[in-house]
Amino acid sequence: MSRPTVAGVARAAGVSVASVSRVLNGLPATEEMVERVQRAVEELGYVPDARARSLKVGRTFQLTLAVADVGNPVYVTMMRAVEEVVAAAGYRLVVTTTGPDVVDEVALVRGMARGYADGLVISPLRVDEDLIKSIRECEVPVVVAGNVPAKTGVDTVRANSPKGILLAVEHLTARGRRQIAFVNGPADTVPGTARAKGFADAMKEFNLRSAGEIEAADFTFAAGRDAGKTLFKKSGPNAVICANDLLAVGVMHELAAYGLEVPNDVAVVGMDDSELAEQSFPPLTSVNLGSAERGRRAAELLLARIEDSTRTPRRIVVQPSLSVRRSTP
Amino acid sequence: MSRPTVAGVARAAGVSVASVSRVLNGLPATEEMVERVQRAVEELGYVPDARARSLKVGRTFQLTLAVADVGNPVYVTMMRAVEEVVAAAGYRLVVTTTGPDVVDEVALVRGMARGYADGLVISPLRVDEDLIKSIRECEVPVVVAGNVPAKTGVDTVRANSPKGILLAVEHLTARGRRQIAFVNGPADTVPGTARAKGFADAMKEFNLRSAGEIEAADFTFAAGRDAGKTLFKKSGPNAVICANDLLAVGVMHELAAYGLEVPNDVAVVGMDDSELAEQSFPPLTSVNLGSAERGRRAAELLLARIEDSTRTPRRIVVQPSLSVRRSTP
DNA sequence: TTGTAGGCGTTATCAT
DNA sequence: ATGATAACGCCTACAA
Repeated sequence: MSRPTVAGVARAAGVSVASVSRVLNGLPATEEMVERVQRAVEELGYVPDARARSLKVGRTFQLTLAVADVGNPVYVTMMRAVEEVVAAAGYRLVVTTTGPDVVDEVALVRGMARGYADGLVISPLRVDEDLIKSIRECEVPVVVAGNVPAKTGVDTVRANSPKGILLAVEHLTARGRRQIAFVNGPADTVPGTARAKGFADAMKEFNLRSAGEIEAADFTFAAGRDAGKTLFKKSGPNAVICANDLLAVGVMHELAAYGLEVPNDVAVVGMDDSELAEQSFPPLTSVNLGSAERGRRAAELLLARIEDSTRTPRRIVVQPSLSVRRSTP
Repeated sequence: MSRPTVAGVARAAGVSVASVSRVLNGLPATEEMVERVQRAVEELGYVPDARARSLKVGRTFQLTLAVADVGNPVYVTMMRAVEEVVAAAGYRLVVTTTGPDVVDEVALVRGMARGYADGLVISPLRVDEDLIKSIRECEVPVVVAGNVPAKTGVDTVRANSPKGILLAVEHLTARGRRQIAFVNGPADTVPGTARAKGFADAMKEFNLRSAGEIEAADFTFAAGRDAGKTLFKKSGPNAVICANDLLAVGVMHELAAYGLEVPNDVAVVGMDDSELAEQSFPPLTSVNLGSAERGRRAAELLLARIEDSTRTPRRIVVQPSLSVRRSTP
């Protein structure tokens, strides 16, 4: 009992394959024809083969979102936003994980090049020439939710994290905190470098001296804990800005272990304003870098480019805001 | 500048398409032939079309994992485990979200039926006859990470949540807590019914009277907060078991709002032992329902069935354990 | 309105 | 070892 094909359905219904295809795609046909085909389809349990179909029509109606770490709640926000836009346009969204390394990212873009999906949204942590090259050469449209050089020639939607850090520093100083430390993610990542510079600039703008900077090994909770340990071994800041929410929550745990109270002894600000910021205790003041909007815009750009591959690439920047919660005074 | 195909490569290299295909698939060929083909491939930037390839060979080397809610950290654990097994076997894993409704689940199974992937792991929240039917009729192997009737005839890997709740009750009583309440998810879900029964049985086993039961609207943080509100309006338990970690964290937030301290005033136990349990504050004592192992086993069953579709379906049950943290005394 | 036939890009069979 | 050619399952001119 092999799988039925259009031919099988046609035979069972006593009509031609063309008629079957027409009925299936809602093209005009007689009442009776529709009737017969549908009965046959029902009986055989026929399901069209997506590969063959897309091979013919040139579309899969699938879109892919590639993220570095499914455990990072910022991607949850982004996924939800992308999914919504994409589903409304009649596409199915699939998510794949790349891990933190560029090579995996490159492999993904290369592999996705042909046939798996009609388009791709990637949010790369690290960018190198290889990745840029693979994006340029990709046969299906790619939208980057993040920062790649303009020469890459693709649509991008990125956050303004320096501005976000400025908001955080401003907020902290307004609440009387001036010994501000910064826990960054790896400096060799795109967000890592942007945030390092953003912190330096923001502190200068407010005429403050950094109360310590740590480079965590990853953008993860565990790395945040580690960072917290070294941070409070060497300095005594009364505020910490963290490069994302996971790091911030990790740091808060370490603070508790040191018997320090948030926000009274130390204020903590995260970045991303993910669901975790709301769920953490105390709820985390966090820089909203517009992940939802970035996801939405990225999806829209992708759909637009699928419709018209000749439009000139846009580079959208989403502005941040601050979600003040209980981890700051 | 259209996309190059084998034909284009063949022309550019001055050889036949068959030779190109052979070189690409590592079949025996002359040094020179390999050389010429590879140069042409390089020059044209040729990438094979996955659809056409899989149409011919009958495999996509993609596997799909469908989850109800990407925001639920238990799926993160499961995804990681599945991904690991699947990648080691040379498959690519893609994740799709179904939402909480059966109809979406059914649509997914139906749609996935042909061509998108070589197999499917689903973890359905709600199960009805339609879903069972679509699973039975699915043209590609399906493994259910959860509970469906044996008549469905598929491999399943499920948790033993009643046993898990028993461990929780045992732990709480051992620590002197006997006024135990239960915050469940929706009772019309598979885990919801299992856990409701599990709680009732466990309480009976320990000769305890329930100190309140709430049915949350969802397995989410927000629903946990809502549940917490009504819970402490009507009764004064000194311990709460929650049907998953998100609910537990929501309840803990509400406890704090009421000025109650965890674990001194009220002990809280979650279920799933997800990353959130570790990240929450205080760290959450949680019933480990073996999500990682379930993911691993599910992936293994799927791969095994792809190799041999005739093997008799297995129904694996993973046993729980308790991860004791600071939310219980 | 319906049927016939060609081709989407690939691999596999069969000659050479 | 290499080349021509027939499928894989579907859609869509084009013809009837």
